[in-house]
Amino acid sequence: MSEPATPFPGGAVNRRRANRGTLGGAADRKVERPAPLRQAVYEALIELIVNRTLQPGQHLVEIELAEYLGVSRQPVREALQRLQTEGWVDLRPAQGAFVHTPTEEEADQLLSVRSVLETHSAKLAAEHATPEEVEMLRDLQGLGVAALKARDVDRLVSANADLHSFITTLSRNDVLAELIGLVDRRVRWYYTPIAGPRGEDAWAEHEQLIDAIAAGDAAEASRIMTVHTERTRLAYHEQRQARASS
Amino acid sequence: MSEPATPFPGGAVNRRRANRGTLGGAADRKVERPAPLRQAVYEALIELIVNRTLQPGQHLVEIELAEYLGVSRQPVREALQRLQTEGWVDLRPAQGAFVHTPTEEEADQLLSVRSVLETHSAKLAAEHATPEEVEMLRDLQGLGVAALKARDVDRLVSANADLHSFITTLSRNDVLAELIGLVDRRVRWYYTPIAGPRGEDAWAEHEQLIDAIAAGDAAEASRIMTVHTERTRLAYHEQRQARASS
DNA sequence: ATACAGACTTTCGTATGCAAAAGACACTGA
DNA sequence: TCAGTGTCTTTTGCATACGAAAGTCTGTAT
Repeated sequence: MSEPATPFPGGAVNRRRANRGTLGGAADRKVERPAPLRQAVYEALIELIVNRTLQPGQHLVEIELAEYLGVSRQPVREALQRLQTEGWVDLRPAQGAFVHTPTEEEADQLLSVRSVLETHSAKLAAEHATPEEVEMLRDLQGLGVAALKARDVDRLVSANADLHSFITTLSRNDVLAELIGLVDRRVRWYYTPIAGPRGEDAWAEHEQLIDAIAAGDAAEASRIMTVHTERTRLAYHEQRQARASS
Repeated sequence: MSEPATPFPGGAVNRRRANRGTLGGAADRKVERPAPLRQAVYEALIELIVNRTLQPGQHLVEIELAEYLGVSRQPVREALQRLQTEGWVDLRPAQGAFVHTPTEEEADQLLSVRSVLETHSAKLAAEHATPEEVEMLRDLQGLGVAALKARDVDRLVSANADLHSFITTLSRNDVLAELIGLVDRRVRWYYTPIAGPRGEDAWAEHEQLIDAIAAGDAAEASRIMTVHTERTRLAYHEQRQARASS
């Protein structure tokens, strides 16, 4: 009973004791501050939530997570704090943590916010991108189109994420980039549209978007990104409707 | 040395032991779940940071905060986790927490993001607001104008916050409202413009904004909010320049 | 059979303890 | 005088311990 029914993939997180040997330290080139365990726990938990090992609504018993990950409750609790503020879990006083249950309404709200943020990001990117950076954009686009042709969904999803992420970098606004990162990850948790029939259209829109950024046309980049993200939002609703009627 | 040089205002947070008496429980009407200490610590720390008792860059020694607030290190640590993800402190591994030092660049980025989010919020508010809600907006506007006439800066600042906050509520998008809340608090920490010479202008713009919302004119509400927030951003830069040349 | 009361179990929230990393400081040697 | 080094202090990060709240189950009375 104290063992989780389904063992968590990824295994224990606490490898600290194992690689304590400091001999051959010359191999470590930088300062190499060991990231605290809570960081590893945080990342492990997000992975477990995103891949549905921990399901929405599930009660996360601290001691179970701790034992599975090979740590004590303390770093788990600290990770849960962060996960709450980022919307992955809900912490009910005296009851503990529950994996957040995404409602359709919330998904729509997130998609709406994402649309606005990404649009702003595209506008700023068009204002700031250098020719070298535009070249990098085109490289990323190439990867995506190749993945599309190869019908490689995993690569397609990651290429899409990389492209959008790089555009946020080009915005030269770290605050904006960070917010988009947070919102995007949650959106992708709720809904992964890029694998669907919107693939070709989406990548054609990317093409136009990059052209606008290359031309430094902020208004046009803006407009395209708005259309692009709002279409994604529509695709979400269509998928939802399809689910509902099946 | 273990006592902070400047004692923290607000005093101890742990009054739990004091009001443990459960007799007369009938007075508690709802469930009244006692919020965890970490919540109180979290709020106390934000207050201490915003009012500059804890200054930017200052090293926050856990045991000192804990002793002053009358709790142990644990709830302090958990509060610090949350404060980090919200941008109030920086947590350096094995070194602890430092009050985040806001740079001018970051302030500008925050103001830029805030502008976009508030603009979207105004647009949605115009689409959703009911006549009753518009009346409430006008009431809030009245409070602000009264405070302006009375030259009551405190009331002016809070009226401004209330008005903007209420507009985010009208957007009917909780995710957006929460993000704006976070960004706004940090912006106000960096810079409190409403007390400055922009008072009259700002409240005149509010008037137009409310008219647009009342008319359900989303595009116009949008436009006004963009101008409004971008002017705030300009005011920040002017103030910065004034500081620099003095 | 069902509703209620009370004990029991589980789990959280907080406090405390301990090892280890980071920084401070004085000492040594050139 | 100053760079380098070893020791000592401070503070973090993690683990463990304990009291209390919430949920669960059982037994009893109606």
